[in-house]
Amino acid sequence: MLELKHLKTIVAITEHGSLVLAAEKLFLTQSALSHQLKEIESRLGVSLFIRKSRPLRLTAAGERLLETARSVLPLMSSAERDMQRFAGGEAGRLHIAIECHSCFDWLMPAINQYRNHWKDVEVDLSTAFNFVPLPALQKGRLDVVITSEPKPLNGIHYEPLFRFEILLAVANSHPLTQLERVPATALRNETLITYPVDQERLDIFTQFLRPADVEPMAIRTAELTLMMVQLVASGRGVCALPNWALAPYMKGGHISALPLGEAGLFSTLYLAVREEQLETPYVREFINIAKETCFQTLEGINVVATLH
Amino acid sequence: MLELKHLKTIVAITEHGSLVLAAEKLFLTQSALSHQLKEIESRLGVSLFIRKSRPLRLTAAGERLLETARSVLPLMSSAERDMQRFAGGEAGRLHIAIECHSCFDWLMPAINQYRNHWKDVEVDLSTAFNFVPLPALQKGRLDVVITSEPKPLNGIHYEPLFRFEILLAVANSHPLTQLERVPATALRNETLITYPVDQERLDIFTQFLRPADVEPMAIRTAELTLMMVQLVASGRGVCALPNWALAPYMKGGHISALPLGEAGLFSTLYLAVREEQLETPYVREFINIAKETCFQTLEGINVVATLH
DNA sequence: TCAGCAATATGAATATAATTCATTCTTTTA
DNA sequence: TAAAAGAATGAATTATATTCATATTGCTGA
Repeated sequence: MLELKHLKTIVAITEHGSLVLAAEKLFLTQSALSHQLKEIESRLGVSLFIRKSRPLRLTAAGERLLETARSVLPLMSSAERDMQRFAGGEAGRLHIAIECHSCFDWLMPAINQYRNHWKDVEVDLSTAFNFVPLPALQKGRLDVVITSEPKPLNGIHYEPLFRFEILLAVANSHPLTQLERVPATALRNETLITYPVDQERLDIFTQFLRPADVEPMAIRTAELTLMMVQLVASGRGVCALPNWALAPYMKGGHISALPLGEAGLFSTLYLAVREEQLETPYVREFINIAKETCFQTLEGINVVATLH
Repeated sequence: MLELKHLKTIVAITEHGSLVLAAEKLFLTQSALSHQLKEIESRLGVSLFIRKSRPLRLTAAGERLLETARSVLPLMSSAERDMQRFAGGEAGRLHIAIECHSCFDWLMPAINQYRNHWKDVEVDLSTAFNFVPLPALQKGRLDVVITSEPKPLNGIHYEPLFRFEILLAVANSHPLTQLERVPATALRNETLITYPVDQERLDIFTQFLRPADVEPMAIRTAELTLMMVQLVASGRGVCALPNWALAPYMKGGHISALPLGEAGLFSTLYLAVREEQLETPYVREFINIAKETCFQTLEGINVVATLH
């Protein structure tokens, strides 16, 4: 009904005092404004300007609309400016999910650093594991997924971050410490502690135990790396964790970390984004900061991390 | 560029979750909304909804626009409601001017009473006499003029209020009190006190002195009726005022009021409005209240006022 | 008060934009 | 995985806005 165009017209006319000048400013003809004015005046059933006088003056109704224009138009300009920022990739949304549970350790510093430089990007780290991250990424519910399983999916780009080894953490007093490397079969007599997620998502099962057709004696879960380590230290089980996640706890001297199998169990961590977002500045920049920061963090705790 | 229509579309889609439902609410087809959305998205260079998911969800840019819509649309509705009030004659503007200087006395009570019932009408009583009221009324700079000279003008309607007599106020001790009626020639020896306005606007000149080709000995001016009366009482001149304006001061006993000429000097007061506004409720009502109130006020001071 | 000027109004023609129709493509769900 | 519901698309249509040419009106100064 009443449109912003009309408010702009009203402002232009009152500011310049005539249709001729206002039309010029709006890049229209005087006739266009006259028709437009007549149109809204008849639609609203009120007259907005006193025509019999020059310069044109507002009626009471016109004043009321001018007031509205003066509060509404700035809001719209501001919104349009923000649209330009979104369009230019200066602002946006970054909903991140991690499949790799212990990635917290290096991801949080990365996110904090990123936030400092991209205040207009709304960052959200979802730890909720009640949905499958990669399809959600495909459909736009997520924007970044950290995963170690780069399943080829339409429109998804995987950016390799680093390669790491998964080690078995055992108590110092544990008999397995006698071995150089731990074979799969050795876990038949152990309680395995894992994150409370589906076994499909744990390399220790998919890459190590299942190929050898081994089931651990028992499985129990813990939410945090710290809790796992404490359980291991007190001899209530063993757990498989990335070398860099274990490193800080090695110093305490209560646990040992052993390679798994003859070849060792290696994995690569990937950062997945939608291809269409790959060139968007604020996404591009997050990838860069994530890479930098994870290396810094990992080096800081003296773990050799090899880029894939 | 970005229009209110678009904001309404965005709100409708987010509220109903689909183009089909939103289109229904907006009395459009799904196709129309799809085209519209595509249009603004491409113009802004951002996408506003995540299309791959149903129900449709907003992107960060979309959220920003929704927020704008939620603050802007209510402002617009409110403005449109007010337009309806203006259109229905419930709200408006009443710029009043008085040519008859002493009309203050009964006009102020009228205005006060009117304001109580018509809060949405902006009443303004202009006493500035630096412009000619009737042409200003014609051109819409004024809405009501109180005058005793109903000059026939295009588009102006005169509503008669009441007829009154103009009397000459003199000090009780003044020799003229000996006369029943004052002839024009008697003023040749008097100082005439008037309001500080053009003589053209004073009936004492136009209707009484000039026809008799008489000039008073001297003329001095005073702003207020009270001041005039005080000057008269102290014997420093005489003045011509409406009977009802003089009445309150008669009680003090210091001045007398004498009829002018054989026939007396009578005048009728009119309320002038533009014809086009004659049926507008808030104007109509002002005329009614003005009539009522002036009679009440005049009766209250025991002056015989005759409707024309 | 009137001529002359500058501004606004108007009607018809034109250009632009919005909407629909008919259809295809996509996503969700059973 | 097929069926159903929703969204996208292109062409045709309709509605709307704008211009052009011109008439009308209001203003200014002699």
